[in-house]
Amino acid sequence: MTKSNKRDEILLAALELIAEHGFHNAPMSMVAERAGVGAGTIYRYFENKDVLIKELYRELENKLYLFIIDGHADDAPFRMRFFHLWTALMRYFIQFPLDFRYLEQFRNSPYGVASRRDKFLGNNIGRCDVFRELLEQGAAQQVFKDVPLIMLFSIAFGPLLAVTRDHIFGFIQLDETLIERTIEACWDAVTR
Amino acid sequence: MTKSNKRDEILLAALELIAEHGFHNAPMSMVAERAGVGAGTIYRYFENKDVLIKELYRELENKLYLFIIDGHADDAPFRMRFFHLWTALMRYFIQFPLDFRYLEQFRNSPYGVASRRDKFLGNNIGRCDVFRELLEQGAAQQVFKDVPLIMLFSIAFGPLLAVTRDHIFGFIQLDETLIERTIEACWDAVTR
Amino acid sequence: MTKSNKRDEILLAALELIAEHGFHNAPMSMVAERAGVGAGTIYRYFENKDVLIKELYRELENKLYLFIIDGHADDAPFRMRFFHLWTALMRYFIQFPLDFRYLEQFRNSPYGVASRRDKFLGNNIGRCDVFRELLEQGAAQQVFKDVPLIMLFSIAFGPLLAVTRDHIFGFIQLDETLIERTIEACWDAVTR
Amino acid sequence: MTKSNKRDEILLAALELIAEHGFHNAPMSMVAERAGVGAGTIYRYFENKDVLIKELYRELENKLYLFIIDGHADDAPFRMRFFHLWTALMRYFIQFPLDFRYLEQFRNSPYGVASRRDKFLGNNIGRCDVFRELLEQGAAQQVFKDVPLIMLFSIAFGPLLAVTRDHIFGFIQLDETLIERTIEACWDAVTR
DNA sequence: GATGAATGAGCGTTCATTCAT
DNA sequence: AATGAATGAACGCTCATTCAT
Repeated sequence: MTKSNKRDEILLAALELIAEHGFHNAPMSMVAERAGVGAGTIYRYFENKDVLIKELYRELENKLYLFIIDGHADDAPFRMRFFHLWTALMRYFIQFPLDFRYLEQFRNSPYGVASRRDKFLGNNIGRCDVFRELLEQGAAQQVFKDVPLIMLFSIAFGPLLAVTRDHIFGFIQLDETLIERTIEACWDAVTR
Repeated sequence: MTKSNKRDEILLAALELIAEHGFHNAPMSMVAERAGVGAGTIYRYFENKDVLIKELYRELENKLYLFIIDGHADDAPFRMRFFHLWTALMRYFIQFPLDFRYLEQFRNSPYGVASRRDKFLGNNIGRCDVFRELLEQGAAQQVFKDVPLIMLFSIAFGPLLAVTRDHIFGFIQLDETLIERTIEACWDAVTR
Repeated sequence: MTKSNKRDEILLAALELIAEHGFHNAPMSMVAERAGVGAGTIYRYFENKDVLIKELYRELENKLYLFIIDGHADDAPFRMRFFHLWTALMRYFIQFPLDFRYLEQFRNSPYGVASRRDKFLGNNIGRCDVFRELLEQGAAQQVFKDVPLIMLFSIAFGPLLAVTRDHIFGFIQLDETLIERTIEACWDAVTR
Repeated sequence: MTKSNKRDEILLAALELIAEHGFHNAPMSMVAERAGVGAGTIYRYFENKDVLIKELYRELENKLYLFIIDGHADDAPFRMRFFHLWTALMRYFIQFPLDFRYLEQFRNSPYGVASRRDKFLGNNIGRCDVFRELLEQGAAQQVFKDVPLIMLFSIAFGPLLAVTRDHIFGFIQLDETLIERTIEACWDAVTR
């Protein structure tokens, strides 16, 4: 197993266990066991559990970002770009439910709050600047409601995240139509 | 201290500590201390920590419910009833931020998922039937989007919860206008 | 077992194990086992291992102090007082070899150095003011060598501690005569 | 780097780290890093940490010995030889405080006691036979107090070591005069 | 009923040592 | 010969829970 492989195994094990059981019910020993490494090995790659958790967050955020901007056409009409982006995000979460559960758990924890406070920006999705740019553009063109940018984020993503959550936890079964309805709801929510 | 008093003190202490520090950073001993009772006493009222957590959730849900239905006029026009109810909910969360943080934390934990699965119903807010009735009515009258009821919940509450969260964590400062805009967003999101 | 009993059992167990094996080879679990208490119980009485170690030092210092001043005649001739005090100290160490080993180990560790630095005084034996007073008196009367007070301590106790050490570790077997010779050596060392 | 060079680098690194932080706060990995070698390399030169520690002790003892006998005139008058030797020792420690701290730490640990027991001799300073010879000579000539040889060691070195310790830990600042006073104290302590 | 001292399993983390390269 | 990534036993410590008083 190469060095990079081991790091990735640890991150994957942490993702699975934390997504399922939560930060505090995913002991490092269990992460090590699932990753197929010794308990001490984790600490060669991550200074401590907190660092592992934050690093994993960054990796997932980045993975999501790369996924989203792939195939994103900058020159499409505004409304269409909104629909494309939001749909891509929702599909991503549906395709990678562990990522969704991890990211949401992170955002709902002291880590996430501190992280947002650190960045001092206030977007929901972290460094996904495509979303920010689009929302800023919509605000500038007065297509969106007259509220602070950060509120636009919450309003525009609120329905999407809530519905995705229901799907991933098995309370509903999304199909193409329902996904479209959800994105429409997001659009309707932000637009004037 | 009467029996009921003690129980309430414990629940209040648990609310404060868990809302602020999270389930896993609120030891039972600390709850006992803040409640002004012995550590063992908690176990006379609650079988274990899990039960305490779930019971507290039920109590808060109920408190919220009583607050919401108070002053709820069943005979107002539909759209107005929606606005009244949603505004009442948002005001409640703003007035009782600890409740919000606790409830959200619960919903985002294995407890919350299990709880929803147990109830086998699928509304976001638990036993608050006023919300359910209103959403069902809107669905029946085809005022709302054509999606399953449970999705209506997520779409209709998504923006409210996300914005309230931003307010309570200090990322935005809500005023009357912004509250109104948020409720409008919820309405726009659910309606066709 | 009363509360005080348990605390004392822990201190005794720590004394025995640390005196024999050193700070770092006396795990808290072993201290607990020898004290006949659970591992967690120690932490009801001492915040952490460091605190236990320092507290034990203070207790032993105090025990030694009480032993020394008992029977100490303030009005005896100077030279006799010196011999009485030094002999008392040496007898104490011979009678309580664990105390000696613990105290010496403490003094030779970062704890001890920090402790001396904190106190900012510079006597070897801590709060045993009888020793300090006597040395100050001897210095004032120019009976002792013309060196800083702190050096008087080292010179006056050096032979005693070194010889006692040899005895306790079994390299020599002290008797009345040898004890007397040792104290004479201390006296000869400090006096002009 | 030649074989011998590597060994020396390891010993030097161990000396520095252990003198400053103590045996148990000087991990092998840190020794390796400071020595500029791989962690595993240490084990080609020393079977394990204990062996490294003991070997380092022997090397320092030897270094000290070579320093001391250099310039030692066998034919000087007895008292002068004593003063020369003791002064040389004290100057050595002042010049090489790391050596002093290491040697003292070793002597105050289970290693040191075991070491003395192994050798079955009982001098304080190890294989430094000049000291032993001088003390034996002084005893034979009845210049020194009538106590076992091993006690002569403790009495004759006690003040020196204690004062040197104070100097190295910064509690006093030695100058030529104070060094002389200290050696006088040693002489006064051992002589009848 | 109420207490809070006591428990000990289980946590995050360290580090002496090994061994494949 | 030299490496340093990997190991896992062992550490200090926490805290949900129990039970004698």
